[in-house]
Amino acid sequence: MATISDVAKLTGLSKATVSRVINNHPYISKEKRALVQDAMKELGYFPNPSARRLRGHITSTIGVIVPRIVNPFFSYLVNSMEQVAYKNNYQVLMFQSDENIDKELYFLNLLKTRQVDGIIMTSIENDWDNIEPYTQYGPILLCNEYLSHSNVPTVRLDQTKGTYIGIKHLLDKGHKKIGYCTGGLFAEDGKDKDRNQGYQTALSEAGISVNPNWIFINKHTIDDGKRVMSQIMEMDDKPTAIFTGSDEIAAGVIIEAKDHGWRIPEDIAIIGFDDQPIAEMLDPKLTTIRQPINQMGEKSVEGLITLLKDKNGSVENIELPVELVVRDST
Amino acid sequence: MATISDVAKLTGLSKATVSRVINNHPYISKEKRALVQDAMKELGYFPNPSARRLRGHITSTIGVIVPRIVNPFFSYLVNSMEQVAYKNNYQVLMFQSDENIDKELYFLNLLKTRQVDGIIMTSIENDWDNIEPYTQYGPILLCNEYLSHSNVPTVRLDQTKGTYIGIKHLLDKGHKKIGYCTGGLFAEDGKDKDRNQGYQTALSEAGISVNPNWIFINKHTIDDGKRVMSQIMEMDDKPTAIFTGSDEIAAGVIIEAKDHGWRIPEDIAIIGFDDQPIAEMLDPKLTTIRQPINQMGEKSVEGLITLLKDKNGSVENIELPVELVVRDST
DNA sequence: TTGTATGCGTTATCAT
DNA sequence: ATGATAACGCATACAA
Repeated sequence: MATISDVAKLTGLSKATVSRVINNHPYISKEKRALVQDAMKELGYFPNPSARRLRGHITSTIGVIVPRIVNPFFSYLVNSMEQVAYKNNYQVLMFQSDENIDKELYFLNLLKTRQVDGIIMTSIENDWDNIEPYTQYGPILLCNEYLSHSNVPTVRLDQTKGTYIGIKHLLDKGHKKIGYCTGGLFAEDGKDKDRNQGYQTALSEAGISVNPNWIFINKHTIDDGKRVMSQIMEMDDKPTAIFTGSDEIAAGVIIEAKDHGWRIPEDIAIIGFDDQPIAEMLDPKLTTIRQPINQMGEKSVEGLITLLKDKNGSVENIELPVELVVRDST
Repeated sequence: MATISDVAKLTGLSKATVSRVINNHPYISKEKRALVQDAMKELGYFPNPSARRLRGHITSTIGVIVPRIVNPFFSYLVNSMEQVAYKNNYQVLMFQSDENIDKELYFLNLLKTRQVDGIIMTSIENDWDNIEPYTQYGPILLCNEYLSHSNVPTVRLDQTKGTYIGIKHLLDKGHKKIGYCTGGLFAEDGKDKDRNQGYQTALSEAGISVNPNWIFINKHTIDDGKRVMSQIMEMDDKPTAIFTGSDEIAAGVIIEAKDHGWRIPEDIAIIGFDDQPIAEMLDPKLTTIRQPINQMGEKSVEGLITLLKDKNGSVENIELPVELVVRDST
């Protein structure tokens, strides 16, 4: 492997000069610069990132933590981040936490050892108190997730409004018995609290009170959706519509409903969240809340790079708008 | 950041001894070992991977190149690789080439500079002649892709058989006019050549000759599928069944067909490839060829680790079986 | 404008 | 069983 010494030897210059060329320092004669560049090409020279990291603090690598890459929401998110990063000459180191606190901590340590310059977290498993100490080693930006009681830079979606307009849409369609799935616990201050609030606000504005039987907690997957629908079918007092937490849950609900001969939206109206590609593939096509995933990825990376470049700068929190996409399931 | 020196200082031992503890060397007294381990914990010490990489050749990082992470086939593949790697104390550095030869080369350079110990390529953009030189820096394993004229270790699926059993299934159902989508060009020795061969063999065994009008090349996405169906609908002599190259293309075909009132499988039978989650979400549920993605990811990582551990060892090529999953679209 | 020398954190070699 | 030291490849402070 060609090193900086090889280039120095070949050109007859010192390692320092070669290094200066690599790093675009001023005060280098044009001839030597050209000389070095030719030599680098000839030798197929490529700077060794490990040495650079060890020496300076430059890595131009961004770490991204996702809970699960097979979740399309996150694979699209990572994809958009990667595109923007690449354009800015940054690399993305993707890591899936598997919703495991140890894996998450393991990855945060890469910040400590400067394998990554900064980290974008799209989910949070550990308590913030355990994560906060890592911010001294580099910026951490929250994307999609957020914490009300901390002041980390955050890029997120207006989840409250997303849910609100979804429920509003169902109300406008005449529904009064509206079920609701959440990925969390329907607690005041827990996961998905914003969405919960949107649900509650919309209902209370319509003068409808929440029926606890129609609240389904901890739902995420297609199978969860199927189970939800099974439960609904066994109820005496059934909801006429259901707001699911994701297109995947909605897919499960639809599949199960159709398997039992229910008509959608006549027997039950269904609304998703995300507007993933499957939303259009389902039959009936899924009414859902579109999240600007690409934009969120872009803003996150741009924000982190800003933080990286201006060590003392700050990035204002960004809240992206969501949108109702009406199709045939409502 | 705590370094090995800090640990040495705190314990009153030398850096060398600390290093030995870290690397599980023999000949260390139990007491000192315990002493060091306590100190490491106390200081929150974590070895610096850059320094290790620079010094030795140990990184325990595997690089994986995928064309596009948003393609579920690849996100599931990467996921299974990551799981196995983590169990073996390896990290996965995922990179998407975007089917761009420069990005691919860029990533291969990480092998040269030892950022990764070895690389698993799930797609190949450059000519092998341009990739081959990198094998001197570390093992490269091909997963899913393969090259007939090279001897890189390869883990792949029996694509020929996959296509063969799919076509055979359609023939058994009485179809004689069977369309076919390929991701490549239907060339003798190009991309997807194995699948093409499976298609041709099955047809010729049934005494049916290939109708070039029913061959659709370069198809990958849902939209491609929609276009394929549009074309079919305009034909005078229409196929009664179509073998698509992926569940996504199949989804596009189904959507377009239903949008125009065609019944499936009565008006046209459709068969996918992959058995992705969407296969079961489509209506009608999709008959498809199941690929053992998880197994492929596992075998790849295990194979690469074997290569990594035994520098001179070799890994035999692995060909995994595929399976026909009959649902309602045929 | 260019060169010399030092250290980043680690591990292998050679002593002890 | 443990310690001192050199070297990995690079970037910077200091000298020239």
